[in-house]
Amino acid sequence: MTQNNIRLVTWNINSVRLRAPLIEKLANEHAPDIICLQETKCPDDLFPFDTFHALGYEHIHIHGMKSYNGQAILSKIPFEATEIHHRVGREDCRHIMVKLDINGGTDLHNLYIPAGGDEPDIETNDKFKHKLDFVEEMTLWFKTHYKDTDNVIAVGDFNIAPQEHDVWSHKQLLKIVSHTPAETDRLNDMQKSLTWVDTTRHFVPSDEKIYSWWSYRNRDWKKSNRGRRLDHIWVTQPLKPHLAAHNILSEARDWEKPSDHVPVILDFKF
DNA sequence: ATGGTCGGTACCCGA
Repeated sequence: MTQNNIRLVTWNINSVRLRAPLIEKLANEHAPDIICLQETKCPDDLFPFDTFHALGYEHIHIHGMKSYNGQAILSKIPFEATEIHHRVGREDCRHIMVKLDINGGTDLHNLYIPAGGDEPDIETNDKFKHKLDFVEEMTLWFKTHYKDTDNVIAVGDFNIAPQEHDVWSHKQLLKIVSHTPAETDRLNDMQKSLTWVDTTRHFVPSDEKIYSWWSYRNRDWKKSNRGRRLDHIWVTQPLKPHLAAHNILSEARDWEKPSDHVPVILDFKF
């Protein structure tokens, strides 16, 4: 199957069952072809397949668990194959992949990198070590499984805001988990693993602030605007000429019972 | 400098 235009979305949904109506709203208003979700917090046998089948997402690949993490890829485009990956020795539902018949064959990876806890210290905080180990393993894994000439997409909640203007205050967040040099250095190394294109920054200049997440712990997220860009869509070089448009749907932060993350949308033209 | 709010689940954990 050859597609002319493909609209891809990544969204940390923070409970797929609670927010199925918001995914329906996204589908109705923006008509994405593929939706990659993180933090579904839903065991596979309780996943609301019917809701998404009814919206035209006939092809669904999931890997969920009780209470934590969990991933889904909802698609109008069939999968050639699906995979579930276990990273850094854990089976905690943070990495799935589908193969698509796009541009001669494209692998789409959905990632949920660990948040890393509060203390940016691997000696005292196992969650932070887990996060750094996860990124290092992904870097090596991409290097060893692909060539720069392969069509690969990596999306998800990376839980790292790599650039100065990916956070509301670079200076104030340098010691805050998500923006520490230990994390951003490693994410930059991961970006070099396949000469990945950070597609948001392909469309938005590096000196312009842009976010995809605003904490629940702010009285007024829009007024304080203390956001971070934690959600990413990366593509390898062969897909770069096909990048057509980009949108971070910040309005979704004001939808009824919102996630703290908003959808990141990328359009391809083939 | 501190505490602030969510969701899932089970009276707390992770974000």
